Amino acid sequence: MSRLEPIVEPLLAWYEKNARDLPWRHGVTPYRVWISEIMLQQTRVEAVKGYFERFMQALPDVESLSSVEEKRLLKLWEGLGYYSRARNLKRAAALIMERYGGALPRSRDELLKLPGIGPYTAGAIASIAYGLAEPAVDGNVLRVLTRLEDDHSDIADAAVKRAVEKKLRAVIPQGRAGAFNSSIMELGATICGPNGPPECLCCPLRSLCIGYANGTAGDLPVKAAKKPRRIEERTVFVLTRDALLAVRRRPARGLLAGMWELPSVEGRLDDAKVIEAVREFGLAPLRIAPLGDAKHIFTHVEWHMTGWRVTVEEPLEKEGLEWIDPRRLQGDYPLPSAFRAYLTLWEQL
DNA sequence: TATGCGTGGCA
DNA sequence: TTGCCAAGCAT
Repeated sequence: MSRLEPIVEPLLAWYEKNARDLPWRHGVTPYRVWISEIMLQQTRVEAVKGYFERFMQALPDVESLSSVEEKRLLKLWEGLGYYSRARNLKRAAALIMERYGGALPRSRDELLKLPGIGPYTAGAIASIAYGLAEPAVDGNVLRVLTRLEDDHSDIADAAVKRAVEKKLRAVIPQGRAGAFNSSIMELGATICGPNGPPECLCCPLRSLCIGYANGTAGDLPVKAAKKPRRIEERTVFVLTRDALLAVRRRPARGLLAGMWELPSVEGRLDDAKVIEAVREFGLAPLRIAPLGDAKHIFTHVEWHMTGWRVTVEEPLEKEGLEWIDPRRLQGDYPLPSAFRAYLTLWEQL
């Protein structure tokens, strides 16, 4: 029925020999699989490794995750990006405690009900942790299969992904679902990668690959062009009084939600406007000095920042700012890397 | 269905 | 330097 049947045994044999030694492949438990899969969403393996080990030390089980203070959780996630993943983990952990007695549910459908778990992650947990014959189609799998079949469909089209899930579901080997799903992703992460030409001469599927035969593999998959980022001007303040630095928490929704930040306002302000803006924070500026420009690129927006160091008097009573010893930044405050340029400047002062 | 959501590595 | 993009999900 399916043309994919022939890939199963070669992939399993290749994976057996060539699987990378990754932290989450040791002592496999549903919890470890879950955490690693969330961390790996849109994130490179090399970036995840250190975070995973530290996270497991700090929050070794569903219960500890369900009750962790959000600030501590975000600190553990600091630098990984897509911070809603961390908040969704905690929400899901609380649901798992309430509804499932602290054990992750064992079916794709139940997993899909948990925040942060979509079709890919549900399939990955179901197959890798529980051995269920469920597909787990991510970017690697789409790349491998479009090359294998010389398929020039736009993989941004959801129908393409559904079709791949259907084809795979038909050939997932009973009892080896986890290894099979992992093997396709592993091939896509190593031999059949996204950057530069695939290393087809090492590929266990070469003799089956139409993209290789037709010389098109390196041009696949086809992806629609992304729309350009918008540019946002921001003015960032390094506000100090005595030896203290002002930070504040970002809103609970939107970009960098719930993270801490250096106070900042929209637009590029000159020195007069800087003084005005600082007064609106309820502060009386004593000295101001420009800190230069910095740029930070997000997926969908680009911050062009201008920094100012402003020394102020004792603040009037005003909500919103926290005055902290900057030495505590490192240990206690989850700060996105967008502000790194100005924090580095601070350290040098 | 399209868009918002981070970061760092690499060509 | 710039652009691309990596084991996606929520809305």
